Amino acid sequence: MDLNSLNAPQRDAVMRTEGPVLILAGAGSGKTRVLTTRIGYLIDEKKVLPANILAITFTNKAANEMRERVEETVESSTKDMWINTFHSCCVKILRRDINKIGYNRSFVIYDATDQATLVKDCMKELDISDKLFDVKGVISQISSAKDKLISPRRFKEQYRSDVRMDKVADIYTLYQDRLKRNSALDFDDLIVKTIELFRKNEDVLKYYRNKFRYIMVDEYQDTSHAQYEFVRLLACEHQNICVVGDDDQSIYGWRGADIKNILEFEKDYENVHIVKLEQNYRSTQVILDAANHIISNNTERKSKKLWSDKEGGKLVKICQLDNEIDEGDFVCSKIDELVRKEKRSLNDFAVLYRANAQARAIEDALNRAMISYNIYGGTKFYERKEIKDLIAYLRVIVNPQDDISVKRIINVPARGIGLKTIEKMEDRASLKQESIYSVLLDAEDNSDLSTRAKAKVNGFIDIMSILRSSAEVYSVSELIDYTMKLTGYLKDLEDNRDKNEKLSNGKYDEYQDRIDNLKELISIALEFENSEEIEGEKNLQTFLENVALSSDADGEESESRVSLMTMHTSKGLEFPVVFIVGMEENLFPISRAVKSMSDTAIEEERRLCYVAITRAEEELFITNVRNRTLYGKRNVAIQSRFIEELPENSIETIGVVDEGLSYSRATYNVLDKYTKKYKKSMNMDFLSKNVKATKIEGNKEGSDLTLKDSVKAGSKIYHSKFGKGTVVARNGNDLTVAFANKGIKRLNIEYTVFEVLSI
DNA sequence: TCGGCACAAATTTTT
DNA sequence: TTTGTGCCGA
Repeated sequence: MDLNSLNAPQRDAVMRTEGPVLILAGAGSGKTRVLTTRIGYLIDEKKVLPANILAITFTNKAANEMRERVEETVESSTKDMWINTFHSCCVKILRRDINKIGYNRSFVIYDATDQATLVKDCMKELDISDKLFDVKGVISQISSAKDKLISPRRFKEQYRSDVRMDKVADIYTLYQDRLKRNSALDFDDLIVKTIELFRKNEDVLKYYRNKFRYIMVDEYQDTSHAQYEFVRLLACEHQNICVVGDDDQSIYGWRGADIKNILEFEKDYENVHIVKLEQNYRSTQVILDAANHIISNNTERKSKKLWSDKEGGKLVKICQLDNEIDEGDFVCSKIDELVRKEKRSLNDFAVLYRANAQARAIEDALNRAMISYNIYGGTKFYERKEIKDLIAYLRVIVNPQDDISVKRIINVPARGIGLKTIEKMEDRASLKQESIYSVLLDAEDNSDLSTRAKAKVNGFIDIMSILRSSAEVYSVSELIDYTMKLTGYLKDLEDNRDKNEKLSNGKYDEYQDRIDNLKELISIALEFENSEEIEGEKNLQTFLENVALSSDADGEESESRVSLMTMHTSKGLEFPVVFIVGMEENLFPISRAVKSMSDTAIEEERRLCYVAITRAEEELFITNVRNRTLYGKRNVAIQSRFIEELPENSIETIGVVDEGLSYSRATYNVLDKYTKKYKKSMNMDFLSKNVKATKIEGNKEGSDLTLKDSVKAGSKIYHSKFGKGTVVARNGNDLTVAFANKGIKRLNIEYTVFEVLSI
């Protein structure tokens, strides 16, 4: 085990294996390395069995990465070691023993959408208008109660005098009841029920306490009270608990993360050994100065100061633009410039913003500039309607008690079972204290239903019965394929697609898109079946569990692209060049935080700013605009206070002097029209550099795109960042182009050329 | 039962 | 501006 490459505090953190340890790990201080080395040290040097180690992270990505890196360090197999997210760890525990607290072991996991549906149902049942009670608000109150381990009963007692909260308490109570009846747990329950299991079953707790002799928790600043309690229950006896976190990077307070957990770790455990990792291996000193300076405006924090041995560095550049369109163009021109002058690859860049809505303007600009990009976030694969529908079928196959899923699919595709029928079945179900599915099963004896309705219901039940028996012999992928076909779901989409085609209304067929997504689901299932990393049996239930607990279905990113994401999403990542856009009051810090007038809210925004800044390794650009159109409304914007909080000697204000902004109005409009109109109708993203498709089908103007390979001296460039021009010479990807009003310019075909013939 | 239309809401989201 | 939701008429 080589510990020499570690710095002194890092080594200390690795070798201090006994007793409670708090590692305050600043951004970029190598905490993952410390954690993985520590695990390796435990196994190789301290001869701790992998089975006695528990490492908890927040994301699957982090968990996978950690396991991979531990595997690189240690000889022995890491199979027996638990490296999990909080949630998957709890699922593993619950699958074994949840029956001890009265739940069905084949429970399903409800995601946020299912949760919302169920809450709405509960409100309806209690005759609580969703006009008076904001559903979102109710959900967050329930969720926050669960995070704090407040049971429905205690919640009710606590708010006895508050009429409004009393209603919420009723919803909470009914909601929990329904979850149980559906054999379902929501994300919060996974933690809460595990704690309940531990508290009510000493032997179970004892078993895990004894098993997990060494516990490590990553991103400790993001733990909720419930997660804190889960860890405490396991660790309080042997006290070999090592938590890693950075209070300055706590940006999920609104999701129940309790910053007190890290600030008060010393009070919760005795003789805590504290290690501060302050040496940053990621960024230049200039960038760190900026970050340190910003964060020093916060009061509630453990003092720490990042430093780097990478002295100096380029100054942080601040640029003010007129509006978000210019802002996007600015970003593009800088990217273009750095790609050309400094031979940067597109992978080197990230554009970070506060709200997803900002992405559009950036995207449009990148499209116009023909720079390929990846957007992170947005609608997730598993949240797409068609995927959720298919998953709902699978869930009902596993667990027919799941009313929410039954209701989702009973009339999808349309089979003539309307709202009235469903309502009747629901009423009957709640009267008989049974699941909807079981009521459907004996529709024949149901006098509420017309003959017609009975027939329809029986049709559905027949399909489901066939599927349920098929599940016993089919693999997951086969079952998905079969479900798509048997239920007519696929045919429904195909019919719609064909109908659309006939109308040829120019719209890209979203139906084909959905069909593709379903095919993607099948290949995910195939991957699952062939994967060696999946824990447990490879049955349908395990598959659903994997689906429920993972958000990122996207895989390979071979091509070099600029990354676009929110600042929240960027946590844990790093990029040589970072753009932080939209640095304006009421956007960042976000208006709610400004209006709330609470320091807590602003401080969290500031931490977010700290996170964003520390993503940058070498260069950082910060932009703000004077006029921002957001949600279709134009607003005059004021520069963010965070800009004023930057240290003067680390920054430099720059004006726009870049040629890249000089699109002619006409070019601009055409490009914009093109990108919007045809992007989707091509079989590939034609703006990405691997342009394969050259013809635009159904193009009313009758124009063609030309393969980049065919561009040579004499070719006409109809659209580029400089407008129209003629190619004078070509040398590989470098073009020399003559422009009517700009003279001779150099363009790189990979990024800047967009040739359109006969427009 | 379904499509169309008016109306409202729109931070951030690891699981 | 975009997206979702609820209500109404065919």
